[in-house]
This record gives sequence, structure tokens and C-alpha cells, in this order.
Amino acid sequence: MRATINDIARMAGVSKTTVSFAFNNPSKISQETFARIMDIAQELGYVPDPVARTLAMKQTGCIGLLLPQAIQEVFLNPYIAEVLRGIGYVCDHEGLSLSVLSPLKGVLTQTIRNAAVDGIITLGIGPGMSVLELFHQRGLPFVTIDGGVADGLVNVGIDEQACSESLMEALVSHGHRDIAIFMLKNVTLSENGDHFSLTNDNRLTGFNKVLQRHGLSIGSHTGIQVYHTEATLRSGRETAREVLSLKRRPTAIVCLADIQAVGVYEECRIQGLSIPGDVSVVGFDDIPLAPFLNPPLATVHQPGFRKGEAATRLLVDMINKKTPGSVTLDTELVIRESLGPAPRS
Amino acid sequence: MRATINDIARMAGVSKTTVSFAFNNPSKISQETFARIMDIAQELGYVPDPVARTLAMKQTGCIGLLLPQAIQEVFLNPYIAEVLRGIGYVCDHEGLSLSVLSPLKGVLTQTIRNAAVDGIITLGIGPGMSVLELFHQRGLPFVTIDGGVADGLVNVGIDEQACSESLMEALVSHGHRDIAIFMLKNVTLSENGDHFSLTNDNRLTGFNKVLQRHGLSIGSHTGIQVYHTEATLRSGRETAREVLSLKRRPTAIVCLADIQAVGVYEECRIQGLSIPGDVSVVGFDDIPLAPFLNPPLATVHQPGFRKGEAATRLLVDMINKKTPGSVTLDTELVIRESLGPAPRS
DNA sequence: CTGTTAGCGCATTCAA
DNA sequence: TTGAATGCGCTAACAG
Repeated sequence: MRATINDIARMAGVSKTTVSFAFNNPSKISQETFARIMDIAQELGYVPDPVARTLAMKQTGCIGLLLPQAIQEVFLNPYIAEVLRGIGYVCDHEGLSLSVLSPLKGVLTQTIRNAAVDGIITLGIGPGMSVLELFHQRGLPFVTIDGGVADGLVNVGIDEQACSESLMEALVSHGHRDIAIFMLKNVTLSENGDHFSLTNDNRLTGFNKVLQRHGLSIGSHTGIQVYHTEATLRSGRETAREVLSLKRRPTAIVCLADIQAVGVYEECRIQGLSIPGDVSVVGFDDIPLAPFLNPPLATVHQPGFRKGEAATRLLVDMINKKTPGSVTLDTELVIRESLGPAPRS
Repeated sequence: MRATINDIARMAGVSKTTVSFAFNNPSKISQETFARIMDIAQELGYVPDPVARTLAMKQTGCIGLLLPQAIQEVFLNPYIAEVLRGIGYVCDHEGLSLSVLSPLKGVLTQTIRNAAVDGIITLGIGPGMSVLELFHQRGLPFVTIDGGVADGLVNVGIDEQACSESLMEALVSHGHRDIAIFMLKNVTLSENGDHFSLTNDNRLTGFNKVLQRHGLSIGSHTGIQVYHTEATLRSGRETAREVLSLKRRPTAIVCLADIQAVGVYEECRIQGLSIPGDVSVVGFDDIPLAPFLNPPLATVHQPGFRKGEAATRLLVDMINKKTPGSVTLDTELVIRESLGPAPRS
């Protein structure tokens, strides 16, 4: 049985208050009592109970991170690690700890109910998803990353549409007309069956805009097709396998997550296809290793670290009763060798 | 002001207990009261306070992960993400949440004191480091990953010495005699200045064993030198720059973290050196992207995911009052193209 | 099936 | 400088 503040107080012949001061505000008691209390505490291995303290102070000193999928899925994507780094950076600065909450279907509600946090950051959860209700119910401040802008939501994101446009523009201007687009599906947190997040919707809109401008369009009768995939190497490989064996093989593959591109690379190697000779591959995110792949991956640079950083700062503001607005960060199209001209058919 | 269980009880004309049952054990009350209580709760936006509940139940449902460095440093290394995935996998299964604790110098003690967790997993913290005292003091179960085996410690690791031997053996058998070894320094958590973790010590021992066997040794007068580096791409690049400009340029570079090797690759490219033509590069960890680098990286495969998984299972056992023993997982030397014969001088 | 009564361990006003 | 009293919000015997 661990010692409590009462035990220490009794043994030291003082009141609980004094013991509390010894730990939280030593300047308010005499040197002697302080020393005596600490000695006894040391001896009994007493440490103030963090939970009780939290209850009394109404502050956990912890923020939650709600992921869009199970953690073992999500961290397959190096981009997520970047976001986490940004979050952690601010947490360190603010003396906050970070609690990772996984959205297990079924118990998600419980998870959120029971999360002892002062605020929450969500990844890829857009307006309209019912989880957000829970936050409101608990009166918990939260900010979304890549959730999309909407009334009453504080969000950190990028201009999905704009950067998608420049990405597609690059492909088209390189002569590509047969394009496979690997969209990201994100079903875990949606309640009504399959569902593209706002992020994906926006990217698609951006693509369509450019295509339209060039008299092209997505569709089964055209060479431009959309595939629903996961943000993993494996999903990239498998979808590539499917796509590359088509009679009308695409000359370019667009991965909406860089990590997928690695899988595409692998499949290309297996099939003896050269990049970008036979097929161009472009990604999205610009993960740290993108420049070191073979060939270096053309992609849209996305500031993962800064996203996490910004989101956390906003959240801290909200916890401190401020009411910040949403933030949109810059992106940049990074052309590298994996993008080349479309081969003549 | 958020509603409390008392408010609900009063409004529903029942006792607190009944309200508590409504949320935790509905089968113990009648349908009607349940419905009435839930209605009122809904209306007032009542949700049981997780902290108060935790205090009463003496279980947080949360485990802590104590990193060896600031989070923004640590997650630069993809290997860590693998470990995290393993931890998260079990957490999901067990309905636990995961709290990431950063070892900020100075406030680490506070951090650990205040962490509301049922147990802790540490990364790279070996026996003798004073942090472990704190855990004992709090009576907090903990398991170390890569901490090294010692009495009274539950650890998950690999046979550092054995796999280091096979790695060095591979180099020597390829004719390498001029070797730069990029050891990992891990100073953040050590109190007595620079300090190699037990892990590093063991790796070094393994290297020395093989070298000795071949009549070689580490030292400033020999071609085999040790450098103290960080497990980051940048550190790899910078150290490579230093090393590759030596009059007696090494024919092989050993990175004790794969991510460093990427930096070494970059520097080699800048200097126009071919891998493995001019210099061989071997890593450690076998990060997921290791096979996709250019050239594919020879390395020691280390089961990051399974380490995290095993550690978490052990911790859960300990939380459940069992007393499990340490675990040693297998490694495997993975030869890929970055390792070649030493060039003739 | 429901209510009563105690804690859980600490922080904090207010007096002394 | 110290202590007594009170509250934080909830759970858990134990009765009824």
C-alpha cells in the first residue's frame, strides 16, 4: 500500500497542507519542516498521486491525439511521424504530455469519454463526423488537422485543391493522358459506409479542374481512373500490380501518399518497368526519404512537422480560453526524377 | 460549468449510485430510470469525468512511453515508429491508451511524478540510470526496451553482441580493414556527462571480438575508428563528410542506425563516390525503406514492431500482478547491395 | 432495483 | 508559518 499525504503528515507531525506545500510551494514553509517532510517522504517512498492532484487542480497537463485509424496502420506512413514530431515539439515546450488515442470501432466513444486530457488534436477527421459531437459534449477544446474548414472548427491544413491542381498540371503538361490515381480511403471513423474525407474530396476537385481545363476527365471510358487505396506501402504495391497489368496501362501513377509510391516502385521493378521511362510516379507528402528513393520521388511537399506544431499551438491557446482561427500552410510541388514525359504509345 | 453526477441525480430524482450504474452497469437498474437518466444527461451534456473516475477506480487505463530524447528528435528515426506501432498494437487490443513522455532535462522528475499511467515502457534506458529509481518510488511497473538485462529489470531486447559480431564479420570477410563506425550517443538521460548505453557497449564489444579474432583493433593508429553520432540523417551526413575527407579514407562505414546511412548515401553522392564501389555502407535496424534505397542497404534486421509488442504485453502482465521475465528477440543480418568487397588501394 | 454512506488523495481557502 | 475544513466527481460496499 503506497503512502498517502495523510501518512506523511501524521509521521511528520504536521497537517496535510504543510506536506502539500512541501511539494508544491516550499517557499511557504520553514526550512526545517520542509527537510523533515522530505526525509519522511523519501523514506516511505511517497510521491503525490498524479490523479488525485489532477482532480483537485482540474488540469491534466496532457493533450490527446486522435488518429484516423489504428496506430499500427497509421504509423506505417512516415508522414504521420512528421506530424507527431511537430506536436511533440510544442508539447515539450509547454510541458504537456501527449496521449495517443486510437479510434477502435465500437469503443471509440468510451475512449473519448475516458480520455483524461485537456484538449484533443484530430488527424483527418472532418466536419460532420460524429466524434466531434463527443468533444462538444465534454466541452473539450479540439483542433483538427486536415479536417477541412467549417464553421466552429479550428483546423490546420493546406490548400488541398490548389496543390492538387499543380500536381495534375505537371502530369498533363508532361503529356500524360492515361493516369491512375490512388486516392486514400479513410473508413474507420466514418459511420455511413465508405467515405472520402473532405481532404480527399478537395484533392479530387483539384484534379478534375485541371483535367477539365484540358478536355479530359476521370471515368471508366477514359484513361484516367481512380482507385481506393490505403496509405501503406503494401496497398501501393498491390494496387500497382492491378493497374500495371491493364490492357491500357497508365503512363503515370499518382499516389496520394508517398509511402504508396514505394510500393509502386517495387512493383515496377518486379515487372521490369522503368521509372519514369515506362511509367511516371508522383506522390504526395514529401516524406523525408522521398529524395533518396530510386529514382527520387516527385511529390507535393507538405509541412507535416509544422502542421503538428501549429495545431498544438492552437490547442494550447484554446485551453487557455483564447479562440484562435484556422490555419492554412503552404505546400510546394517538388519535381524529381520519377516524373518524366509520357512515353509514346 | 459542466454538470456533475450530482446534478443529474438531483434532476432525475435518484441517487448518484443510480446515475453511476446508468453509465457503467445499466443492467442493474430498470429500463425506465435508465432512459430518464440518459435523457437528462443528454440534455445537460453530462459525461462522467474521467479523472474522478480514475481516482475512484485506481486505474488510468493508460501506459506511458518514456523516450530517450525529445520526441522531435526521436521520431526522425523510422525505427522508432516501428516500435511505436508494436506498442500501439497491443494497446489497441487491451483498450489502453498511450501517453508519450519526453525526457526534458530538468523536469523529467516532475514529468514522471505527474504521469497518470498504470505502467511505463522505456526506450534505451539502461540499468543504473536514475530515472528508474523514480518508477520504483512510485511503485510503477515498467519494462525497458533495449535497456539491457539486469537484476530486477524486465527488458525486451536483442542479442546486441551477437548481431554486431555477424555484422562486423561480414565487413571483414569482404576485405574491409579501414572502417568508420558511427556509434550512437545517448546523452539526454544520462547524468554523468556523455555516456554510451548498455546497448552501445554491447555492440562495441561484439565488434571488438571479431576484430581481435582477425588481429585488428579499434584505435587512432589503425584504420578502424569510432565516431559518436546521433541517430539522424543529418548526423550521418555530417559525420560522413568528416570521415570521407580523411587522408586514409575508410572503405566501409558502419551506421548503428539505418537512418544515418541515408545521410551517408547523400554525402557519397555529393562527393561522387559510388556505393559499394568506393565505399561500402552498412546499417542497423532494417527500417522499412532500407530495401528501397539506392543502393539497397545491407543491415541488421531488428524486429522493432515485435519489440514494442512484447514490451507492452509484458507490461500488461506486470500491471496484472504477474512477474514476467525479460525477452530476447531474434535478429538477422540482411546483406544487400550497399555492401561490397573493399576496393584495392 | 435503488439509496446511504464512505472513501479515493490531494489542493486550497480561511483562520489562527 | 501552519492547520482545519471543504470540495473535486466518482465508485463501491452495504443496506433496504
